[in-house]
Amino acid sequence: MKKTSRPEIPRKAIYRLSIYLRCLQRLKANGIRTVASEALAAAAGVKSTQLRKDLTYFGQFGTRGLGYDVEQLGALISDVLGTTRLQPVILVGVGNLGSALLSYRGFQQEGFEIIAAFDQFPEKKRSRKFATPMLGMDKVEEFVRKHAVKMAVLTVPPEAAQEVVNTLIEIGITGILNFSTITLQVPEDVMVNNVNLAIELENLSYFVQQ
Amino acid sequence: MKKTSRPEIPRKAIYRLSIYLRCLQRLKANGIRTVASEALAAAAGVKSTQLRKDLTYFGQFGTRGLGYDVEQLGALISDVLGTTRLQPVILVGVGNLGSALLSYRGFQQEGFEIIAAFDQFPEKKRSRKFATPMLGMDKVEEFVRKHAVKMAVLTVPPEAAQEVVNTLIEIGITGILNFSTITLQVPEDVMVNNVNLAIELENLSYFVQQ
DNA sequence: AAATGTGAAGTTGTTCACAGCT
DNA sequence: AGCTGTGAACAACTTCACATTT
Repeated sequence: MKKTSRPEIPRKAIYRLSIYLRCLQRLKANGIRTVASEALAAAAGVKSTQLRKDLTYFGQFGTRGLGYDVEQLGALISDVLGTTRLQPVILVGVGNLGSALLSYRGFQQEGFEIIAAFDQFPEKKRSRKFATPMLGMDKVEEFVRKHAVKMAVLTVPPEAAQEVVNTLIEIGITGILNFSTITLQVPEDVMVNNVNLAIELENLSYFVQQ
Repeated sequence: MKKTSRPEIPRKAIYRLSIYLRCLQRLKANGIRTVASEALAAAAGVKSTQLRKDLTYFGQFGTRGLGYDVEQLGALISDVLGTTRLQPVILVGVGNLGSALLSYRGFQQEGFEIIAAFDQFPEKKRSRKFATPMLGMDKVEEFVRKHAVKMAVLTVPPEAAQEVVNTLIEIGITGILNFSTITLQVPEDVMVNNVNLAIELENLSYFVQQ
């Protein structure tokens, strides 16, 4: 029962596309106009065959005997990923980590803007002021519909996470970057990417104990 | 217990172990003493056969007809992951994101402590004060050797990342949680886990565009 | 009866080997 | 000659089916 629009492309290939894009941007900044799969793959930390295979999911973009046009391939990947235009994103849960992410400029640098933050207690005293407007959860539905927001960063406490996600899905959010420490239960047309810093450290811990 | 390196265990299985552990902790907090693979797997968002298969890499811990002892299985996983004792971690690069992570209490909650932060310019004015001691990069070697640190969180700018990593590896760091946006080149006995928030959003972006 | 543990089957993702352009 | 594009082989991971234990 597959229902997704592009089921045959491995999810990991999509991740790698982002990595290739970063490498291409760096090459472009260094004035390099053409790159072979071998060199680009090395920069991205993958095998060259994998890079070429990943690209074939979307078409043929190289010139045999020569390689890829840095700018053109970058534009293509950007188009595939849907990052040519700015995607509006909201953040939900302005606690410890949420605040940290709001003061982090890295999102903007890479083409995303958190256009609003939501919290159960928007009036609560916080140690910082943010440029991003902060609103109560009662405003989230109106805001999301008005701005056609599809993506949310979730930084609420674990007890609240599932309930908040249910709300978000109901009002039209289909992509969730989940920093909360529980596994979210969502319908299959909603995409969740989990980022759990403690789990990443725990995982390192396993490999470090030789 | 057993400490031999077991290369035949899928890396993804190790990740899932951490997820199971979180679920077990929640069950324990709710006073639940026994759990079947079906229920635990549902909470973790995986199939029950996968959970059972994952556990067999380490031994047999269940009771047929009954399930798993919540506390005992939790202790076992914790032991496998090497998180029964607190692992010391350093953070390198106290810029925007580094500062954010230093003020994030989530690591401590999950059993990790950032015992020191290092920066090229430790004296630079920052908007916050941190409880974590901040030192210059010239002090990192002495500190790492003295405290037998094996793990580092890397939050330096991309231009500096590879050079800093080379230094860290030289002085004995073997596990790196990399937030910098470049792909690090490391020897194969060093483990790198990459966390790139922009890439996670970019990935969602692909799936969100209907 | 209920639930685990596991070899075998199935599925997905990666790499090889080389044909095919430029 | 050099490098891409790709079917086929391979490897890794997941799921099934069911024997086994309590």
